[in-house]
Amino acid sequence: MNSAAPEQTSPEVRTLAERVFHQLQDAIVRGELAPGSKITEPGLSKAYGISRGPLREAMRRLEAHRLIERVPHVGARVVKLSMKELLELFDVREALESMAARLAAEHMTREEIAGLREVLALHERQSDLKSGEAYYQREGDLDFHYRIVLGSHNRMLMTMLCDDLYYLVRLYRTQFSASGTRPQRAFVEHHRIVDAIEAGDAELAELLMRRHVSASRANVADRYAEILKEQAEATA
Amino acid sequence: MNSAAPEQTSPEVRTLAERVFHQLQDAIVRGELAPGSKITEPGLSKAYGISRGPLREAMRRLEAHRLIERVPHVGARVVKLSMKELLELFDVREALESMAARLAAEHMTREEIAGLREVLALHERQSDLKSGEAYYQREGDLDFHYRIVLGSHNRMLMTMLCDDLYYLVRLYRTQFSASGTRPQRAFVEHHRIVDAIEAGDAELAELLMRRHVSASRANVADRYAEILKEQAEATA
DNA sequence: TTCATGATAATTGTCGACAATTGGGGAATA
DNA sequence: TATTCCCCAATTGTCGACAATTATCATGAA
Repeated sequence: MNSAAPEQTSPEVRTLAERVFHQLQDAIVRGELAPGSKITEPGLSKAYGISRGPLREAMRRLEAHRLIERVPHVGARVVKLSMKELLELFDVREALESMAARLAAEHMTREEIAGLREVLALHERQSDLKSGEAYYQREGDLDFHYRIVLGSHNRMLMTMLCDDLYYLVRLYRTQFSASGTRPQRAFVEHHRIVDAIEAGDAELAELLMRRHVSASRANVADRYAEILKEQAEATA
Repeated sequence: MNSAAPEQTSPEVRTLAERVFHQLQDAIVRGELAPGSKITEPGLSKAYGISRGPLREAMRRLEAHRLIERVPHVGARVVKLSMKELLELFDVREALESMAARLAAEHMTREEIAGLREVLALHERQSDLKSGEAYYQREGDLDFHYRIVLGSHNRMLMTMLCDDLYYLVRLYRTQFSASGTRPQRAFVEHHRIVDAIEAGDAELAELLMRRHVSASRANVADRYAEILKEQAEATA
């Protein structure tokens, strides 16, 4: 262990299957692989320059993470979230993230809380500069939630939210080109949640996070209703 | 489609990888593969009479379901739940199942509620016969929770709880040879939850389910504390 | 035109073999 | 005796080829 440690290969990338899994995960979430589009093994195999063995293992992982859907002997497609499934996702988030906030209020360290406050301040500054809804802010929103989940110190929660659900959230944002993240109001809510966590008020933190996610869900539902109405009017 | 339908191959068993996945899942949950034991690909390959290709795909799925843990280039082990992880599991269950109860109160049909009542009655009868904690009852407890999750009509919740977490719950029950399921009290709680669901009282159903899971968690934690104490006394 | 039907091409499922990495055991040395 | 190093066996990772299933499309009949 006296070497200069030049090749800090991060874990999870020591094998072809792992690498292509992350590459595909990224490509799907970023919308490079269109939702609902069929993906064939020979196609991806050539595109990524690997054989079908590791590729199939990566696809099995993607299937378990709900990013692709497979039918035996038929093939695989990139998942395409319906509005119904999106609202289901919000219900699950509400349940898990409110629990995460509660646990965070009980277990977060001073350093973690300080880091959380920094994230908040950073987003506010960026929001000033870019005047409103921006790419950074949307990713930043996930950053905020991400940190609270880590603060729960519950490993199972972490993997469920950070490894699974948050990728679906990002997929939804690209798929629906989610615009309205109700910036200013969300900021206020974020601050209140951090206040509750810092005060160690678990119940309040849980309640506020629950409302926060619920409001976000309602916002999405409203926008969707608007779109439906506009389309109906355009047709008529 | 005029045949007598003799080969009703259920979905999910149309391929070797699927079949061995379910077989391994069962073997792990039933304790036939000891927690923490190492599983090698050549070994399983011969045991199940298949090549390593499908086997590795099955193992990747098991890994995603948290039933085995893999280290690149080293191997895989059957997961071994620590008490810390078990309590984490209860926190996640509390969050998800209380949400499920709430949604069930909003969405369950009359038929589903009737079926739920039947399950309850059946368990009570079996409990009378076998006088207390029995294997049937423990599986039945999962049946009850299972039905409520289905009643939520939230597909994402269903897969998370029924396809993932409940297998971990069963694994824990075999691993810790979980004895105390506080029969009579749990029955009362189950009845109250069903009452709330039937009344369409979403908030109450949620609250009761939350308490129910929380009490179960406390029960496990208490028993564990007892065991630790006994061991300490035996050593001294 | 429409529908059934069958051949064909493409894709998925499975297998065995080879390459790469790891862990352990034994020999050599201090 | 303890320790270090090296070699070897075993396991995991990867690949290409073959078998099985499915989808497509052309053909022909109603």
